[in-house]
Amino acid sequence: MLPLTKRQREILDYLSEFIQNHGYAPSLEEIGRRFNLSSLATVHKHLSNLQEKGFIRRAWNRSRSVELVPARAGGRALELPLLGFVAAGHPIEAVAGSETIAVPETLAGKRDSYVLRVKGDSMIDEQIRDGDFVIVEDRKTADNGEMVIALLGGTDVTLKKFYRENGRVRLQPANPAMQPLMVDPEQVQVQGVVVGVMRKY
Amino acid sequence: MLPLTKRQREILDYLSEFIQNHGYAPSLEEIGRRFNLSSLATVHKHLSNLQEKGFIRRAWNRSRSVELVPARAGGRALELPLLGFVAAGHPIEAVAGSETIAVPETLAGKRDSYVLRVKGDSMIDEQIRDGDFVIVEDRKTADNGEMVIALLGGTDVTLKKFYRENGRVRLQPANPAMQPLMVDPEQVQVQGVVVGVMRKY
DNA sequence: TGATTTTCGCCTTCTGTTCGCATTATAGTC
DNA sequence: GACTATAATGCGAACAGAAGGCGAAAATCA
Repeated sequence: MLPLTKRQREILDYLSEFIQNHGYAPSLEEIGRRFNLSSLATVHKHLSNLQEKGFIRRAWNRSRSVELVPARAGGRALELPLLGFVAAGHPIEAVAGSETIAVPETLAGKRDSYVLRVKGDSMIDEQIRDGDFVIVEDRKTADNGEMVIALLGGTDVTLKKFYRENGRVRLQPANPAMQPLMVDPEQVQVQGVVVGVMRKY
Repeated sequence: MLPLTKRQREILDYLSEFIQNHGYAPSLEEIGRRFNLSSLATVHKHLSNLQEKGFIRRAWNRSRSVELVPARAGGRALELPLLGFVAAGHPIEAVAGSETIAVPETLAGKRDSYVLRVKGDSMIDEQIRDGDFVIVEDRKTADNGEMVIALLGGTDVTLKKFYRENGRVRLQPANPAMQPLMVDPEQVQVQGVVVGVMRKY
């Protein structure tokens, strides 16, 4: 499939977003308005180009008949850095060099995500086992029940489930053999949230 | 594939990063600006060299038409077909259309692979939960302990662990609430072996 | 009939290609 | 080590074709 130009990518992204939000495709006029194009001919040409390159499909002369071709809509793959290992109660061990690992775009939250390899079975009840790769979205806050990479007291980094309770924070391992940790909010710092898991046999 | 010079490696890395971030390739002018090259001819020559060495592809005289050749591009994600759902004791439900999903090359088996979505918790003790994507390598035989997609009596398709025992075959769900299945080798046909798992939160 | 999509010419800007020439590497040979 | 052929890297200018854009008219669809 042929590569896109800058403008074509912008328009394709807009189509994707519009269809996602509305459930139907925008009209030529709507696309033109979005990009300040006064001529519909321009819009039409763009769509024709996108179709020729295989990114969209159109029914001839039908209103709002633009469809995204699924292979592309499914998304590309990102190359995310594999930063190291994470285990309950131990700091992250950085991996030497700058390794990366391919992750489907559908699994990665945003572009500023990274990957850690899980050591140990502290999250076994959440179906995460030793050796799994977790995709972590880099952010500083988490909602209840999300799985987080948390920094404790400035030293320990752990993988736990995150809960806010009565003004305190409960860090819950998903392993019956381990105890939950109750800490003050000031002592815990969320480094990122797990948004995906990959495992290789 | 031929070795790269230092300069060529730098440029290839830049191309890779740019395409990753923008979804389209940089223009010659943009590449030149990044490396302080005042002449587009220089950039053009670099790209020609990279193409000759097999690292990139270009459409002739097309804007931003540089593509990284998958093998060496560092990248490496395959677009595998998402065939449908699989659950213990039920046939595969085919998904309408020809959906695909991106899978890191490291997760996919060597041969033709495909992806199924897991329905139900029959493999919960193997850390596979409802909604997970399993990457299946298409082959007809399995070793003891491997997780297989098995066809039973020509009708039922299930996801189970595979064991050969005393001339018979044991199909073991990884859920204490479910019973193992003992069958004759003639009755069971291995469709594929699970080589990877992906999960999205 | 009104809302949209298609088509037609024409224009401007962006981008890739080519040509000739100069300056380092790099590797092989005497 | 000196010498040499070759590849890599670099410059600037000229050029051609692709991409992006316009307005209006024609064609379709609902």
